[in-house]
Amino acid sequence: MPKLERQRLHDTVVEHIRNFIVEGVLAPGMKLNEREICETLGISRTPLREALKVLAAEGLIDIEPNRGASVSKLSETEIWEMFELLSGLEALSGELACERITPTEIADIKALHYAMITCREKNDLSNYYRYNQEIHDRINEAARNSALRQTYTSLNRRIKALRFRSNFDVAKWDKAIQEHEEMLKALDARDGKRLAEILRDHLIEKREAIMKGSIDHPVA
Amino acid sequence: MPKLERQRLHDTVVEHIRNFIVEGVLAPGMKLNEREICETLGISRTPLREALKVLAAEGLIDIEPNRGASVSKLSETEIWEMFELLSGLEALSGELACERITPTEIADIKALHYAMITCREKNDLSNYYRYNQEIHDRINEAARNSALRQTYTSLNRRIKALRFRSNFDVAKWDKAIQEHEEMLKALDARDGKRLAEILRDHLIEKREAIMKGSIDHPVA
DNA sequence: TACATTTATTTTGCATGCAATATGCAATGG
DNA sequence: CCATTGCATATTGCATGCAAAATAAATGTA
Repeated sequence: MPKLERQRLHDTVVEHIRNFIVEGVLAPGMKLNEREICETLGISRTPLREALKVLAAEGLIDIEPNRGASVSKLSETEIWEMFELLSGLEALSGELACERITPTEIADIKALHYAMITCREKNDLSNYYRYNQEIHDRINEAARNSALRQTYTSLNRRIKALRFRSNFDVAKWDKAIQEHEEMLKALDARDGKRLAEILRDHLIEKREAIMKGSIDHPVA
Repeated sequence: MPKLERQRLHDTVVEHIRNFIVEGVLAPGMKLNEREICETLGISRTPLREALKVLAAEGLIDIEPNRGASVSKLSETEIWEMFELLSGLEALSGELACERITPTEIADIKALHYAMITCREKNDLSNYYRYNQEIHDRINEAARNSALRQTYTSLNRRIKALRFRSNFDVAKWDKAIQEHEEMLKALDARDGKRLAEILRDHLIEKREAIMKGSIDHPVA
């Protein structure tokens, strides 16, 4: 029998609001009025408030005592730091993936890679992004580490919620693709150190492309 | 004026229960009865349930629909993976710390190191652990990355909740201390790659010391 | 006795209600 | 005209209540 997973209201609410935040329907800084959301979703405040607590724990919203919740708005420094952590997680993913990925998975990633290149040729930025993210995701999955997977996913959501439109110039785009080619080579050779290095630099460059470098970040 | 921080009930409840779990008062697998806890803490179910949702999001408890919450019980594989992630986070911390740590902070860590060695000489395992953890914590802080700090802290809590009593033999103990000496050298030399390597190996050895290696973990 | 079925009790999930705090607005004074 | 005070409204935080599900207990049957 198709065991129909009875799912709890507050869980579906978490997913619902989380998607709204990650997809940009709810922008950073936006106030979340409990009554308003309750009416929209047709639920009472109890499950909603439980959902808000979860989203706050995930770092997607901020809750101020007696003043309600709002979509997290991060400082440039925090964003900078999140990219730094993300680059570390990707590097770790890559290193582990080289040990554990199957030839089939490598082939799948190559297919995604070529699909991505096609998007570049068509100047289809939107789908390019999707394929790009999918490739990074596959590498993370290939690391075969659920804790790493969860942490990576969670951090990625927080970053995605910021809705960067990276000021892309063609040169950077082509460089990014070149780096992806290098990734595939490293994967094929199962050169973990090399893949880690590429992924790390790749992410840092993405960060630089997004953030104009006008902020002060920690240096020695 | 001393801005008196009004704190919410469910937040204090989160901290309360979290401490109980991390300190081992509530052991993995233990069932959490809502009514029972409410009576103990003298609160109603609403703030308690909000707290439980947060703890579940942190990975410290599991909530089964209509069946209540229990302290998370992890499989050996999950534990193995968590150590792997932790080693990656420590390696990243070390690398960044070498770029950003101040001489004062290095001096503080050295002081902790010597205090730790004294504990070893006195066979004071309990305080040895405290100093040991404190040193790793300081390195993580010196990385100057709040996202990394949060992730590390959260993961460490989940691991601490498992309450390992590592089957310690003297040889391993001395080896661990030797590795700590190497860490200090790398810090002094601000050799990030080297410190990362030591920390990573250090953690993996700790994992091996704790887990008897009798589980199957992913390999190529 | 062992096992299945029914009934009673407990426990969870959600809605509602009330008190405390915060917010918005008008009246008052400088 | 602007700032400040006091009041009305809205919003949050927590307690309580009720229905549905799960667990435990009791009964019946082979």
